[in-house]
Amino acid sequence: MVDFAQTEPQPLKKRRLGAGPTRKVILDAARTRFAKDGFSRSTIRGIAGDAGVDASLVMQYFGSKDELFTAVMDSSGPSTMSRIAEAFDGPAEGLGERVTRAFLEVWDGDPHISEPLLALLRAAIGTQQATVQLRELIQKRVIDDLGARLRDDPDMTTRIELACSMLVGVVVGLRLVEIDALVRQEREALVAYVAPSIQAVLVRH
Amino acid sequence: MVDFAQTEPQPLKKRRLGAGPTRKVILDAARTRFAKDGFSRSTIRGIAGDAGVDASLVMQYFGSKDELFTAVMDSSGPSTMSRIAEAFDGPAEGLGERVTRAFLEVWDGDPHISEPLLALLRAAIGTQQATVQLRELIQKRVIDDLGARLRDDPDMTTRIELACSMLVGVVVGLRLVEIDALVRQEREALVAYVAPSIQAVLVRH
DNA sequence: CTTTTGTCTCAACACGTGTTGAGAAGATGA
DNA sequence: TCATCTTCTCAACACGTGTTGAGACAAAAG
Repeated sequence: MVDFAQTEPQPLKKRRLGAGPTRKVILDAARTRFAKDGFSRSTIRGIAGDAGVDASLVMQYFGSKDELFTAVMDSSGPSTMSRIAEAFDGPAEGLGERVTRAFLEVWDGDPHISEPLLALLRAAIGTQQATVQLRELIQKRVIDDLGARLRDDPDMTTRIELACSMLVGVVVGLRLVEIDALVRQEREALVAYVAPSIQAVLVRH
Repeated sequence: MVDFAQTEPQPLKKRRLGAGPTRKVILDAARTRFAKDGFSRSTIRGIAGDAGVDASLVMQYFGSKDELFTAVMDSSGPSTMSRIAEAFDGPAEGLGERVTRAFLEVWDGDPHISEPLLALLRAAIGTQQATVQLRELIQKRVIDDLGARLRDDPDMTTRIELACSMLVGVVVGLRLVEIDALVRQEREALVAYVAPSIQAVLVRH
């Protein structure tokens, strides 16, 4: 009965499949669905339907709905947010413009990058459960990346968090609420509008 | 069988109770719950439990979960948002400060006013379903109240919507994500931080 | 006392959800 | 051909949801 010859090294709890292209199809469908409907409103059956497969197959590829969500999150490299942090580098003049442009490029650019962030934003705001996750994402990847430069400067920390909050507000109006006057604008026009404002909150007058 | 003498003027579909204090207790519980968990995560049973009554009683007082939600919304007078619109009146100097202070007073003040707005914000951002409701709330009650003053000025409209978006972002960080550095601040300190930024986006340089 | 009316609870239904286990279809290797 | 492995579907379970109807309980009215 028991086979000692062929030692199975890791009898993992769940068989993790992923050879064929189906895994990526499901992941793409999940990313779009999560970004559009948020976490709780998205259903496994709906995602599976979009991907053209059965719901249980999604469960076999990823173990649960939560793991599918984190898989979508991990599919966007962890380096995307650090690009924002880098924008804080450099001279004080043009700081607001660099940060604003970096923010809009990340949150309004390639769907593979922006959609997971929108999904996380929806989930975080919608339920106060993923709030911790969003807080960690923003604080650890943005603030901590900046930690070396503003060590023990609570005033600057507050200013940076305010700037990020305000830019998230712009993203909410642009991508989630889809306010006409904002959607109509070109990105550089938005930068021109917003950059002086971010500059004002970032640098002491 | 048919009684013509005692004319019942309105045989409403559902008996609308509301004499005792229970209706208000349920309404308060619903307001808090909606603000904390959003619409979809809030359950009738949970609200009823907080109010100390049975779930079906909630259904008898209000006809459905949606009607309960709109009842909570209506419980905050429609005049709360117009207070923000009024802040746009007056001279250009100090405009950012007035608007910022009005915004924070409404969204961070009396829970009877702020909690329904937070609930609506959660619902709108969480699901893109109540997005229309939020868009109408902001656009009709803020923009349209300002319509007389900025008739045919798309540039100013864009600036106002951006200012509102950024201030909503601050509210999100302050009340929903609850970022430490923001929660710790006094309201006037926040106004001092944010007001120059709002001023910058509202008035042409 | 009996009846009615208002207030409230109990038990249940119908539905959608995440999740699971059994098994079919097809390719691969012995 | 037989066995095996991967990929995928079908049917079902367990649970929580909004919602409903019947009835308990008390107070007021007749």
